[in-house]
Amino acid sequence: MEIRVRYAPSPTGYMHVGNLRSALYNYLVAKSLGGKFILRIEDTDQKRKVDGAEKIIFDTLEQTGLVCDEGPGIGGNFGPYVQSERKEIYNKHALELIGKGDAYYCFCAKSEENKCDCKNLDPKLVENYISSDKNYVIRQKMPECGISSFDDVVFGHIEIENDQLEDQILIKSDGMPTYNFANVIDDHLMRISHVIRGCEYLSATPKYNLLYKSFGWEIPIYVHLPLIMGKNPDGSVTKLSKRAGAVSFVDLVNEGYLPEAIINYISFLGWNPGSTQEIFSLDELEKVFSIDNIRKSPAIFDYEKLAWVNEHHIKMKSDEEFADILRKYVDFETNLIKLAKILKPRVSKLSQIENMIDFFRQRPDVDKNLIMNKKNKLDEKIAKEILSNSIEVLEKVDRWENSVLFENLSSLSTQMNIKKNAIMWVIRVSASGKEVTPGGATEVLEILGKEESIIRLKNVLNKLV
RNA sequence: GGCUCGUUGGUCAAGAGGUUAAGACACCAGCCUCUCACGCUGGUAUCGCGGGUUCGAUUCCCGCACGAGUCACCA
Repeated sequence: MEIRVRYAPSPTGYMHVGNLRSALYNYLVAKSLGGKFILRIEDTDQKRKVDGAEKIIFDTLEQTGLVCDEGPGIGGNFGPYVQSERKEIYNKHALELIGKGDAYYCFCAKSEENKCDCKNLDPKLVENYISSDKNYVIRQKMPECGISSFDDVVFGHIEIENDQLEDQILIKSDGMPTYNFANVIDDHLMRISHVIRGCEYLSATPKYNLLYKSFGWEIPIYVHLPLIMGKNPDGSVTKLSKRAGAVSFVDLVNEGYLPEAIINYISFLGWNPGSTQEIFSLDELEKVFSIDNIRKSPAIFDYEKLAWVNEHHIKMKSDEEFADILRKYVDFETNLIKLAKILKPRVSKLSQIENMIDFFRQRPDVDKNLIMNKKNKLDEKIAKEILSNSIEVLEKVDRWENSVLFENLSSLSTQMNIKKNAIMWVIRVSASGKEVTPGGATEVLEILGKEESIIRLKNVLNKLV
């Protein structure tokens, strides 16, 4: 059997992590089984359609590396891949179903659907209604009793009583198919072998199977995925929503998570590699992914863990790559490579960068108490001494490099018989105005440059008495 | 409410009828160290409840509780 899977999002304007997870698992199943990954746009709900939404879908797939083999703008032998362009196909099939007696016209208004009895309408009357342009939908006729069952790769054997199934609408009154119908038709016509989607579709699956049966089509392999839940600020757990934090791919990226970290993290939402390895590139995921390791219980989206994963992906970047990312966050003239070196091990979300480095851009107004209030027995007098001696030493430095600066200040510490820590503390805080900085005293000085460093140290010196 | 699914430390999460019940995040302590972080070492803490089956269940079965999904001219 040829493995063909599909990712079928609706263009609603943003990429929820649940959708992205579906896309990822489809992609991984395709890659791990040597199959094709197909993109299909499900835009049958004209009201929900949002301009530019398709672009978001394409962009997200591109940024995450989820490359499609077939789809809109890509091509393939089973197009068109946009459902609104396939309207005739659905109508033809709906008519076929009516002919078989497995579907019927329904003329009820939306409000009276409950007591609707169009199933048993006189065929003549139906013809009359249609020729008189009365509004209608086409409904699927469900069996009234019995049990439908199917096997899901993740959830196992599922049985649902047929009286739970409603005569669902196949074609809406605007002539468009519902998801429930278009989905089945397209999956068959596009030769989809595995239907991989969120488990919110689990209880509707028997309806789809009935459709396959009416047409005499082979039922695909079902892989339903556990839900993704979110932890709300109050500690409760519900379906992941904005209450819990960012939920769309772009939001996550804007918060400072790398696309590859997002992919890595969401791959673990409902799946595990069967080993203790947690950091994976997409390539690696393709190699280890297996449907067998998908679990049934809902997964909870944990931002702390995501940040940890992100931290690792940041560390895996080269200084050059990270410097390149930094460009977006650094709006002043500086040596990005040097900045990258000191920032890389300290950043878990890119959004933290701004606050960490603002003192490089702007000369700080240093609170002199910051310098004193430390365990290194620093009083104002000693601090002043340290500063003036340091300035004297630093002014003589020609090669303004971390190692040279460190050496010079270290020997000053021996000369003055003061702990190195104390000297470094005074210098670092004076130069940055912060207790906590990325990088040590001399690393900070190196980035600031000689001139600026000395100005800053002198400024603080002048405050001391 | 009907139907369907789930429930392992504070959180995520492996796991098997008999285990010292992995690992990770977070937290705490120590080490490292020009601050913080990184890194390293160690630590605290878990099988929802009640019945059964069994020599033995956290693991299998049945109830219950709790959580979730679904019951749209949304997907």
